[in-house]
Amino acid sequence: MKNYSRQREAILSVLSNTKSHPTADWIYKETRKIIPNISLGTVYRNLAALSKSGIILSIDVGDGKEHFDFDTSPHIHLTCKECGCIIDGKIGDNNSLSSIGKDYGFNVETPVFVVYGYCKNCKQPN
Amino acid sequence: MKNYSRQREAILSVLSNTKSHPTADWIYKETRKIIPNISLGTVYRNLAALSKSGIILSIDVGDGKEHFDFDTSPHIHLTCKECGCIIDGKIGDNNSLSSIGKDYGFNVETPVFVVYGYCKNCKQPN
DNA sequence: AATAAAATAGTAATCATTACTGATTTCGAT
DNA sequence: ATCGAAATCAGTAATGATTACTATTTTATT
Repeated sequence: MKNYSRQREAILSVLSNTKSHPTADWIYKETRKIIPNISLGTVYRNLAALSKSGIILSIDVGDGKEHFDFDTSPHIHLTCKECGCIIDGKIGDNNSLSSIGKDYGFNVETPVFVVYGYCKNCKQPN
Repeated sequence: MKNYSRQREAILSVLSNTKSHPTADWIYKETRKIIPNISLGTVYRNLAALSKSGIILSIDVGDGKEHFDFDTSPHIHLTCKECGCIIDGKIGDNNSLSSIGKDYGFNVETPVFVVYGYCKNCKQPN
């Protein structure tokens, strides 16, 4: 991520202009409307670099594809196992685990509860 | 899942005898120690059927592979982005979102917070 | 403008998972 | 016990997301 490229700028603008949580392929197709001959590999490489730099978020919703989010502020992704939709939820200090989803009419499947982070043996982020 | 098969029984016994959260391929290799010519497709098909029936859990920890868990009781998976380890955490009613991981020395990466379930437009499980 | 590093387009390769096919096994009804 | 339909299997081919590779172009610096 040392040099500027209009490809990266186009990818970022596509991602920043959607409220959805798109896959690399969706971003690729949208970005081709701006740069018609952009390569899929370029999209993947830039998304990985942007995500590693903390500019965007790579999120995993359990459909076997990587999704991306321009919103890096702390929030919850309530992901529906039926329709695949992803609802953005707020994190409040007084939210208990059992009450997550209440505000969104979302029926949380309790056993599957995934938190990402760093274990005590591994380095903290930056 | 209508008829008995010793292949399914072997797969279940392999999964029930580990505290880890293995992938289909790991389960395949282990089950071959019991049934040497079992097919990888059989392992995938049975894991999918068992998971659909609620006998085992399919879990997604963000490494692009499907993992499985014999423990279907409600619990949290604290997944480390550095080493990939998965720590089983307890769900307590008074656990707040911000305090998750405290008991495990686990540094939760707040933005990425995934909850699985069913949105209000989709059918509830069973 | 010259140069080295970085990034790209296009394509090939990889890896997890799924689909397909013809043979085998299960299980309820005879 | 055995017959037959349905279920399951082994083995292999196909799929789809992602990554790797290579030769070319672009960027930033002198």
